[in-house]
Amino acid sequence: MHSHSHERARPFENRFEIVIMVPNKSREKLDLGPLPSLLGYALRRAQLAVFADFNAACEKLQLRPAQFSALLLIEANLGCKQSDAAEALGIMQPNFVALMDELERRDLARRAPGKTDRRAYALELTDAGGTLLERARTVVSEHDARITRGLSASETALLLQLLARVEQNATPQVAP
Amino acid sequence: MHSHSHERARPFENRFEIVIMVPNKSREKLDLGPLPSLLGYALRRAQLAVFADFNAACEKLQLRPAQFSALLLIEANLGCKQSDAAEALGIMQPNFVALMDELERRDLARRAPGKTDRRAYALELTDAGGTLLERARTVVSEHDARITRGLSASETALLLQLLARVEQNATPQVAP
DNA sequence: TATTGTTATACTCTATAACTATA
DNA sequence: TATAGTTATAGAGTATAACAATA
Repeated sequence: MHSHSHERARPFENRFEIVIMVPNKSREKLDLGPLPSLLGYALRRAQLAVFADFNAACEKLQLRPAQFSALLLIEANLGCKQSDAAEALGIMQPNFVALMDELERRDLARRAPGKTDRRAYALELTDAGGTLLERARTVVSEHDARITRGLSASETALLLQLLARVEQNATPQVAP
Repeated sequence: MHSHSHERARPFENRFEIVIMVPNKSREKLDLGPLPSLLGYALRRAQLAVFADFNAACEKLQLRPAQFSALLLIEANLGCKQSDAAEALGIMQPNFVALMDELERRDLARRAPGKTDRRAYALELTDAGGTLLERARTVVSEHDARITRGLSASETALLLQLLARVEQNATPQVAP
């Protein structure tokens, strides 16, 4: 408090003052009403923010969430069919075609001919795909640590468990 | 058990047996690897399932999540500006225009002229909008109860709190 | 007859640039 | 010069129908 007025009294010293003018948006903060207590709303907000962080982190690698998860899935299930991979990721088959086209175009994954069924492909990672996935793993781990910072290990585990239960609750069950 | 074989012995009674043939997809269950432990992945899965349940529940009312939240927000902030409403909901202004167009076309909300600023609108609910919102509140409450069933009140509260913290972690902070 | 992968297509959500009319 | 609202547009993500090749 005293130092400030003292410094102001020596105007010709070699100092800089950087002022960032944030344009005053003058936005009224609105009352969100019951929205924050609606789970679907909170889920949506969190998911959008988390994907934005993921995309920013993986911009260098040019990997979107679906592409990253596809590479992970192929690595964990070498030789699997396209339809099984799409099903596991919750992606419709026609949409997964375009995803695989792109991964193949970038030489990250490969559609090898099926061993027994000539209709089906056996999905594989290329060497470049394995290398990129290794780099992505690091970046995504950092991303995951960033979005869960301040949460204890047990809180994070509980969050994952609660999300799984909510997903289960919201998923229509088919008769066995 | 006995009754069944007994009934089979009387083939000409006026009974029906309805058999639903579920096509055996013969899908291999793939190994999801580290995906289930990634928060972003769990968030996305849960959010998709929850929105699907919301949309199924609100199909009768023809209300999508963004429309419902907009009606709620307008009701809680009668006379608010369009830009403030969009900002509060995390919707880009140009996209909120189309949303309001649709609500106005269905006579659920209204763009009244601004009191002091002739550039701005004052958003209001119509009577029909208030009535529909009241019905939607019931449907969405049931939806919310459905997706959180099996969770205790404290678990649900904790889930909301953890989601808010994750959203905050993932949101880039601007310097004040 | 059913499954695998594919094409074509459509609809929603999201994002950006550029315009107008007011301030 | 900046803000409120708008238009136009583009890009993802998601969904379905219909087809060819194979089982």
